[in-house]
Amino acid sequence: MPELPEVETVRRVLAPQLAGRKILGVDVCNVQVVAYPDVESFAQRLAGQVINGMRRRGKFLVIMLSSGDDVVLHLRMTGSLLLVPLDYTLEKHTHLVISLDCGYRLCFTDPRRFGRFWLVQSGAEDLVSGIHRLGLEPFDSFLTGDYLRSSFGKSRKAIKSCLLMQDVVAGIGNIYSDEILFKAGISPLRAACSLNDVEWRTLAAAIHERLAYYVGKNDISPADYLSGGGRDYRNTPYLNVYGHAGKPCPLCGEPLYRAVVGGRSSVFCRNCQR
DNA sequence: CCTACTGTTACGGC
DNA sequence: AGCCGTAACAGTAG
Repeated sequence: MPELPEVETVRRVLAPQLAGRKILGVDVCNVQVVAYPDVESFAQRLAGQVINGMRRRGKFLVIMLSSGDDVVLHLRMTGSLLLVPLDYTLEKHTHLVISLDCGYRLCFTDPRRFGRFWLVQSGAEDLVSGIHRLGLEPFDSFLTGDYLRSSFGKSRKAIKSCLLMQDVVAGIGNIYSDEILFKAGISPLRAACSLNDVEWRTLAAAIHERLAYYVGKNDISPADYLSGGGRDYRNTPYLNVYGHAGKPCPLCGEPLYRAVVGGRSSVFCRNCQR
């Protein structure tokens, strides 16, 4: 499911519903999803705490607690968060359940069990594998063509692979890197060091524009999110190229081409993207 | 039966 | 050291 637009949508839907709620208890059905600390400490420290709010950093979500603790979580490939009534039968592959004082439970489900939770003191996120190494948020005003050029400009790596580097720009994944490159008219195969200044600026603008666009397209009301079980994001709508190999390019009509770039599937138009 | 998969980390080879 | 490709994680979908 989740790249930045989907993770941001989860945050927007859940944050207002979780704020002010007290955690009654925590059930960890699958110990491997709790990465830090040990499962017993994780559950004990959460019980009784009040949720202040929820924020996002890259593809990570952070549930902020009144004690100053942060629950950091990453949905990875197939994780989702569901807020469901107490009498609701738990989904298959539910690995962690947080019971709240509003009669709802916050459930983490993940068929592939790649998602992870960490419990840390706020400000001690460097304990958490990944979050402390993230680069700029895509909407950061410092994310300019100059920033991209100085980060990637000497690399012979494919630009597609560069966009996936979370320590430079946080939140772009395989789907939206293809969509961004299509918008920018740049081939995913291009070596980063071959881009010129105009292309770096175009790319920075495309990152802003495409992610803002898809955050908007993914937006969903809390009611619709709940009725869909929080799982309605796997087939993100309005994609131009990702998953459309062989279909006509929306701009020129030529068949879209699929290649493997840096081990990841990449779809693009050989005519519109140079 | 076989392949591919939205994320990230670890490891071996060069 | 740094870069690159692959495997691993584990299950589902086509």
